[in-house]
Amino acid sequence: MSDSYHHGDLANALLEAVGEIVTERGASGVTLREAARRAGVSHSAPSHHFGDKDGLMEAFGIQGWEMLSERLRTTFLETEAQTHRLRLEAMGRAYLHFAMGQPAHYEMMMRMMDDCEDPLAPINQAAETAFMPLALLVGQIVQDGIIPEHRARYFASILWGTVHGIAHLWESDRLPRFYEDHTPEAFVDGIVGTMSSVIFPE
Amino acid sequence: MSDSYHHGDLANALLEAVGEIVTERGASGVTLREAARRAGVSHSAPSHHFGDKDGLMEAFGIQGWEMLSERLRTTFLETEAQTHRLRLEAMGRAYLHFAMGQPAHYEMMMRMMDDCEDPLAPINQAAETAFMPLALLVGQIVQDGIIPEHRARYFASILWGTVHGIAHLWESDRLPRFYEDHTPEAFVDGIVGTMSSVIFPE
DNA sequence: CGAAGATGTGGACGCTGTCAAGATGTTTCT
DNA sequence: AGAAACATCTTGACAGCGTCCACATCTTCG
Repeated sequence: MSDSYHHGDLANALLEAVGEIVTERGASGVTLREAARRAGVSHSAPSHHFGDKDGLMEAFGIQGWEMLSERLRTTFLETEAQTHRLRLEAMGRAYLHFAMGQPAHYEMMMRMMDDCEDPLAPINQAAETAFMPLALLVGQIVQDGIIPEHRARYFASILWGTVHGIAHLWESDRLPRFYEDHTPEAFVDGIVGTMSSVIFPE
Repeated sequence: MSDSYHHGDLANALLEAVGEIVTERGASGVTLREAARRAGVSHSAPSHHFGDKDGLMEAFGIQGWEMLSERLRTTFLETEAQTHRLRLEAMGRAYLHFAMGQPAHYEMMMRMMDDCEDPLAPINQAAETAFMPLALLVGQIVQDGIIPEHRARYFASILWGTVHGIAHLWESDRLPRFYEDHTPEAFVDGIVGTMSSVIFPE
């Protein structure tokens, strides 16, 4: 493969460039032309891989959802033998650790959720898939009788909303100033532990 | 006042235009020039009132935070004689009803939180002020002994994160499809009731 | 070999945010 | 009242952006 004219792996190079830009300037600083420059390619090359700018940003967001999806799935499977309480805690930690450890991806995931209204769009399908293990676990917790059945749907929404909201507040710098004495891990443990102790009273 | 050359109330007209645009095209569709067009004014008139585009969007976001702030403050004062449980429920409803009833403002509030990293920026100050009543209420609930003191900070973060996360998921169209049999009010009641019953077990 | 397709280039277009210079009202000070 | 300072709005210019188009280059496959 001659590396003069054809890049060879432009799609991935562009996604990496997007990651860099989001880290440096935030999701609103992403530019098709800048991503192309960083990949060493002309300004209109990306169109052959991602269509338009939204396509590129959506692809980066989908990549993030797939990473999170994989982590949640793994956590779900690895904790199969544990109590529902420990399992839920492990899922919460996995979600928050991902959001805090991959801020560029997480920011774009949120941004694309905001901008893309169609529930059937790939990005939203990916988001929904990621939450399947959580939904399963909630079903099991409801069967334990800890949550009454008529509240199951609300309870699932609340759990999703809580980890999502905490991650979003953290990532948009609303929470860190209140936890300067914490490592990120200690913060996550405190949040997850408190959630768990409220849901499963002793 | 002659209405030919000078507008008279351009600042408000621009904020209203931003609201329209957000409703029609989302926060990412806002354009300084389009807002100026809708206000019937030249493309660079807005700079005298809001500096640049971020200034205009931030002003719209701040306006939203002040509206929410006022609602939460009012709710907090009006429920002074009630139990902490009823008071917390009322605050949750007020927050969610605002987010769902003023989606344009809420979307911009979130967008600006994402984009503006400086915790001392006016938009973030306004956001923090809005949550003062909630923080106060959490302090009182902790005094009741329902939540142990060493978890107070986490508990406050969780409450904030939960209403914020639920509102964000709803507004970005993630939740409505699961609640098509609900009016928005019924959805809010279900969420708030479930949160409350988890926090205050009978 | 040659056609078809995938991938990358370069230039054009209209739109955008920002800036500078000037025009037009309004307020304030003398 | 008059002038000076100020606030507000216009016009024109500029570079950067996303998108489209025609074309160049490389790969694949009949």
